[in-house]
Amino acid sequence: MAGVQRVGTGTNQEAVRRHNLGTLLRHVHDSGEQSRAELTGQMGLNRSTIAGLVSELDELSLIEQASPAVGRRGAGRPSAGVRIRDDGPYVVAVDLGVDRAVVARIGLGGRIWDRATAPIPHDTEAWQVGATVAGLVRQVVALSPPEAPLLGIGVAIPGLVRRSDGLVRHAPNLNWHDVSFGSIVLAALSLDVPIAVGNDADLGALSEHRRGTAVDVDDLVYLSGNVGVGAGVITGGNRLEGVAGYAGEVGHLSHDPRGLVCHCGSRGCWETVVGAPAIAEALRCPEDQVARLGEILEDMTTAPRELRSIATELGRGLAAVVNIFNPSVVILGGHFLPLFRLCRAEVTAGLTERALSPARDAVRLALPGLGGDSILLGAAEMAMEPVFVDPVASLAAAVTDAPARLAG
Amino acid sequence: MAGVQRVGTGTNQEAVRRHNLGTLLRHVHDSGEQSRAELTGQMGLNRSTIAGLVSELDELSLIEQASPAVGRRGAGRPSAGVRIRDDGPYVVAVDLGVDRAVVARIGLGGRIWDRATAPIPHDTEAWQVGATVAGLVRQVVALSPPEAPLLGIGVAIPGLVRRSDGLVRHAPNLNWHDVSFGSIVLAALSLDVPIAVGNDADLGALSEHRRGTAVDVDDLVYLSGNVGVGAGVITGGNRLEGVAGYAGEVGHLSHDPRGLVCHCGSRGCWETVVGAPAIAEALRCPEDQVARLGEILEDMTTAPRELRSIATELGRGLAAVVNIFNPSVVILGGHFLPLFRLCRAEVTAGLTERALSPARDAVRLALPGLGGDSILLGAAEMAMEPVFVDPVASLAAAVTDAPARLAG
DNA sequence: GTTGATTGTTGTTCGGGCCAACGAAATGGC
DNA sequence: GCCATTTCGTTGGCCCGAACAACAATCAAC
Repeated sequence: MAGVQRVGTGTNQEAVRRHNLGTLLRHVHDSGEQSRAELTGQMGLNRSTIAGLVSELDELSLIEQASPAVGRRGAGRPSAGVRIRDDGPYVVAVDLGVDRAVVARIGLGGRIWDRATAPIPHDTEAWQVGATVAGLVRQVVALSPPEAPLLGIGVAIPGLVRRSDGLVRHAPNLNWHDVSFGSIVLAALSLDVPIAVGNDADLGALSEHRRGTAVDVDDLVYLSGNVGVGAGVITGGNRLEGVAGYAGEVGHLSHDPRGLVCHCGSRGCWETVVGAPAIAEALRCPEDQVARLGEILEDMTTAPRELRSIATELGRGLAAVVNIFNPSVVILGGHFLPLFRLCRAEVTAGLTERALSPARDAVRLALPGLGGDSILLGAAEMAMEPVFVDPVASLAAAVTDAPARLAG
Repeated sequence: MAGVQRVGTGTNQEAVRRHNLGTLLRHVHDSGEQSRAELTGQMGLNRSTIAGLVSELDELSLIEQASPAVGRRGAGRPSAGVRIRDDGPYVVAVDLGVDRAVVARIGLGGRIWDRATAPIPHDTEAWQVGATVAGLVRQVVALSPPEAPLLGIGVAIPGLVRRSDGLVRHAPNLNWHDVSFGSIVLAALSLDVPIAVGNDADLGALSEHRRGTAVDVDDLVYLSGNVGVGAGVITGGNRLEGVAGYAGEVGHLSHDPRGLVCHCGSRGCWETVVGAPAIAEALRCPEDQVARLGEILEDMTTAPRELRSIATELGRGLAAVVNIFNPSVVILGGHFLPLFRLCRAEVTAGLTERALSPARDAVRLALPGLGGDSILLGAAEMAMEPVFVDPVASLAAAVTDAPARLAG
């Protein structure tokens, strides 16, 4: 607890050091093992400066130095590798889906060490879900190296999450209103670690940006198709959040004013056309299978006509997204993943029909590079964020004996 | 031309100095005369550090130190004021409207020194517009102090502007496609200064954020009603641009799929309902008065029924904007300004009807605090941006004898 | 084996912000 | 009117971190 955290718009030397330390760690986290020479080039700092930063991270047990990578080319002395330690810090990520919770222990560097899953019956109350999640957290943490610090917990929720405190304002699929899920989980664990809660689509965008299809892209949209439809947006390299964190609610864009009434009260929202219930109905699936829609679509090899027309509507709605955000990638997640695989032509046609051509020309539609783990990994990335801003402070707030504490 | 510009994600000492120098200047620019004590508090740096920065800016002739402000309260030695020099650097801002061009000489600090206007007849070719604008630029620059440096020119255009090079991709009202208007103006002036071109709505948002209604707000939308409808968005304090700079094109959100055909090719875009031509037609204005719609609305005291129903549609469309961006302010510019004055209740009702309540509760509708000058001042802010990033480099690129050069 | 290229290491230099001490300028109580 | 108090500007010394330079280590190419 050395220095008081300084505030203000100016930059001082402490801040420089913090920033450089965090940035170096982020590079290794993002791109895997890197030679010191590569880091020197990417960060634009002096060799000796990099050496100092690396040795400080080494002393913090965050990274380890490896012998030079084999298979490199070119003359000169080979540069030592810098990589994340296997028994280094980790986070716990929680992906709360429509009908199940996935919890994983994820190390710095994005490696998923352990994973546990449990079903969440429909209309379960928040505290019960919290207890279930806490149980899964205990499972995965029990498997961690005893000394490895737990940096924090990240939770992805399909709903509106207030950014200031992580309050879940409204999660229609879970039927939650104003639930402080973070506190519930911490209480169930009787543990005090940093916990962050975020919207699932936002977190999908985050992980695809950092280690998925959109690594080199600073403007992207991740479209989540769960039961509802939401977008996670990264623009200029930053998460689009809005004042309170509710930005990206594209599911309620007006698509057809004479359409069906949506649960939000309006009529003809895009969600009523391309959301899971609408697709399930078009395919005549039983209503209790809506949560499994993704798998059902995965199993199809050809698309019936009803599905193809929905794909066109997906494309038309995407045009609005493209016009508004001018992204270079739109990633189709959730049930849009198999839908896009089946009906790529229809989606593209719908998009082309409605999007303004300069924006249309700049965009590419893509599948999530991390498959079904985008959201889970995004929750991990969110929980890791503080360690890249200030490694020392973040480690100070971490829990170093998590397995013992949670077992007790 | 001292140092090569370093690149990379790391921060070095030069960068710290640049940043602090620019940030101090920005504070004085944003908030007017400030005491050194206030600057110390806001920037979180040491008194002596501030003293060093101030004296460096003083030597660059950017600011001047004034005797302590009168009317202050409290004990202690009064702190000297820091303010922008009247004969300090300035920019030239150009607001290219539908039927006229406004050019102004604007100093650091946002003071409009001189202003000149000329009509732009319909369907004038780009090079002719460039010549007209160049003439106006000569007029306003001729009045500047002979030694004051011209930092650059900022141009606001009602259309899609590519961010990488300022190319005007498409400006429907001017009937321009792929026009490099910056180069045209510079050629007409035979001058080489930094010139930046931006979208009018984006620039409206920028100036309202810096010195208008939204000074303390980091998430806002400026809705421009010219002939078309566009939005300038600032989110988390940053301009929303998208990969190429086309973000914010909300005018072509689908509002009624069975509506009128829009010039973009789609049907029932929001613009076809609340754009100037639609309002003019509803009011039975002659077609050549469309560009004057704002003034016509200004002169009205009560709103006819047709106008009220358009206001409702404006509110409904705003709901989409609010759901997507979750701003804390939406500023209604252009012809939406008088429309909102006349029909505040209808707009608000339309918004409430469709917006999701958490986002709805966070937002406030507002009139531009800078009135009709938002866009002009935004163009100035854009042109000034480099001087806040690196004052020394920006001054090196400035022209110090602009009046003489342009007169010759 | 020799040469050239590249990188790590070490010690030194440079520069920027911090700190403490002191003087200056105003307020307020007596 | 005087003096204690408060706040601020200035100055010189200090610390820290990045840059620089010289040297050693390592490998490729000839």
